[in-house]
Amino acid sequence: MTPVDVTLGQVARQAGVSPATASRALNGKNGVKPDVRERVKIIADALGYRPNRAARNLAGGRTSVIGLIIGSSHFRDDFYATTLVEAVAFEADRHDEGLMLLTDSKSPSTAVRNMVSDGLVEGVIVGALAAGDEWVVELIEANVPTVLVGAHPPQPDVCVVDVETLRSTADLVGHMIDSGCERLAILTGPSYRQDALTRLDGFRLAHSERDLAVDEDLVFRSNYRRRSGYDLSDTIIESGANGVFASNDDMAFGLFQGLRERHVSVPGDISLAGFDGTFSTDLSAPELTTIVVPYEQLAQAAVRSLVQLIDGETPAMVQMIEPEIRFGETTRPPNN
Amino acid sequence: MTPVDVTLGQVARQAGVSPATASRALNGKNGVKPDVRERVKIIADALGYRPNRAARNLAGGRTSVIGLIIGSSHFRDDFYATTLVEAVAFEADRHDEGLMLLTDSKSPSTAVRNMVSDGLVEGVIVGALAAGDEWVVELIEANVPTVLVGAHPPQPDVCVVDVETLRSTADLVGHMIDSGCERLAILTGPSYRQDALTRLDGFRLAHSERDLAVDEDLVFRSNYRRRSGYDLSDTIIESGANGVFASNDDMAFGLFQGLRERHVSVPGDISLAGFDGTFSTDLSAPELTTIVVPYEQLAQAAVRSLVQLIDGETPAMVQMIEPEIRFGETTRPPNN
DNA sequence: TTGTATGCGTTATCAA
DNA sequence: TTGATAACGCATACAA
Repeated sequence: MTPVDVTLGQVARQAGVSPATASRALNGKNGVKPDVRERVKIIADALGYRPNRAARNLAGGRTSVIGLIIGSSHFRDDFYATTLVEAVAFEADRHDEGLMLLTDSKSPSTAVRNMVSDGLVEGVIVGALAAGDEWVVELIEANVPTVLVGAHPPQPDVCVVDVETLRSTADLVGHMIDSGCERLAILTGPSYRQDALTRLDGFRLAHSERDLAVDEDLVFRSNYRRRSGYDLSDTIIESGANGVFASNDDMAFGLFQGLRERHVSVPGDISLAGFDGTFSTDLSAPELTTIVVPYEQLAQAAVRSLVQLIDGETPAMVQMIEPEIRFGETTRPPNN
Repeated sequence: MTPVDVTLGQVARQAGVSPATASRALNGKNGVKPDVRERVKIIADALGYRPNRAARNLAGGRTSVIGLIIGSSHFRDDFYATTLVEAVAFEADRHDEGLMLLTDSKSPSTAVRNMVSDGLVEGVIVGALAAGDEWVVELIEANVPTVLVGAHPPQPDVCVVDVETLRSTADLVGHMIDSGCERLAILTGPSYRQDALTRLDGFRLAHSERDLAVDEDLVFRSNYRRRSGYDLSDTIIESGANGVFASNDDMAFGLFQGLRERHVSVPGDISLAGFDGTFSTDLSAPELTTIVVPYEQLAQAAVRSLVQLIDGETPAMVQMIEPEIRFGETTRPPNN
């Protein structure tokens, strides 16, 4: 018992037109008398017509299915990844696009073929964290509409949506400096991640803008993991830093815990800021000063651009979304 | 430039057979000479043939796409949900099934129709947290192959995969009792969640098995949120409990933090255990005693059962996966 | 065991 | 502005 199956033909017959006309009417093609179009639409609606995606695809029309690739290894521990998935799912739904979740469990090329040659997925959004270049290159070469979201290694001729990081990081770091952190440390992310590098750049930029030199002894190479923030507590304390910019909230949180256990006051003794806006809702800690990544906007821009690409339009190649700096209780107000 | 597009016809021609035979050979239908089948397979492989899912579906064959519904509201804060998504994605991929992510942002019925009548998705896995009954009923009535994973309200004639909860909870709680927690408290999850109720049942069971009465003053109705665990710290301390079973790790963790800040030793003063196995990897806290939900196995069973349903076979209607109790540093060893 | 023919629901081409 | 008609790639009933 196939559940619901109103076909275009049925709608057309009801409306007293040919399937072709009905198709045109429903798909917004021009060359249909307005009243006819209206009538067809109403009937389609009344009958609960839904185009069969498979048939539509086979006939050369749009599938209305897009793919999302997230490196599977990053799925589990990366709040960024899961939040992005949710946001993209929501946004795709709003656009009436189906969302296929693509994994990279097999070889990247397999992933590419699976979507392209299967003929179901019309374009893909590549989560930053997946950023193995091979994929992207393969995708581009295969002429698959592709949108990169998040910081990827520089790619020519690829549509990319990202959070503005350099300026906002510099602003936040600058704020910390201006509010009395003359000994400001940074916990970096792993150096193979573009976003980590840019956050470090922002840290440096804030200093150079104030004609200050970065104390390299206060640059702690780390890995974005909460544990590492926690483990660095003693080191930070011994370094004599009175402020720390952690390159993500996870590390900031770990460090916060460590400091609290060692009875170091935040922000009394040490100011602390992070990046991501991860722990917005449910946390048994004071609100962290951080840069909030606007996932929803990222997802919106990504889906919109992808749809444009698929439709043959040309969206902006690079879109930088402005994040919001949220001042919490872990930093002091500026002293001016 | 359509990327790759080897059709069945091309494979057939290369192999010197008709498309029909090639189809049969590739799909494992019987009535094909073994050597012919082998030859076709080899050629298909060499050519990199991939069946066009749309065409296949249109012709009445399988789409090899399944859907996954997760209540969107649970996506963000629920580790359970995201982990399940990852596990299902992985498992679907292993079965060479595409995975569509279905949201419930619109009306549930819309979600149902979107998948069914579009003709792309052949069956759905419903994440426990989505458990609005309406969906399930609609799905079943629409005759859509459906597998429920996680604790749903009781449903007749629906394939369900879940974690064995009652026995394992009773075992863990029993262990706590036996190791000296004569005043054992519980933080429950929200009462509208089946899993929360079962965990409470397990708590009671452990008591009744020992002819002990549950001290209702030590049953704290809560909501699974970390914050609530944290906020209940004082209450717990005042209650004089020397052990707490938190119905999930999030609350356990919140409570742990709160207790630590109040300089209450865990497990010295208060033993603490959770449920889920959420914080397995990266945590700046001692390892929590907990019941580890086997997500991979859940996902495996769910996908396998769904595929069976789609193929017209009849999988076990109820599958209970045994979790593992992991003893960490937050409980004392049994005193016998 | 194999090949031929037909149809799935839709869009696109081409006449009308 | 509209309506026939031909694909799209595949699976199946039927004939061979």
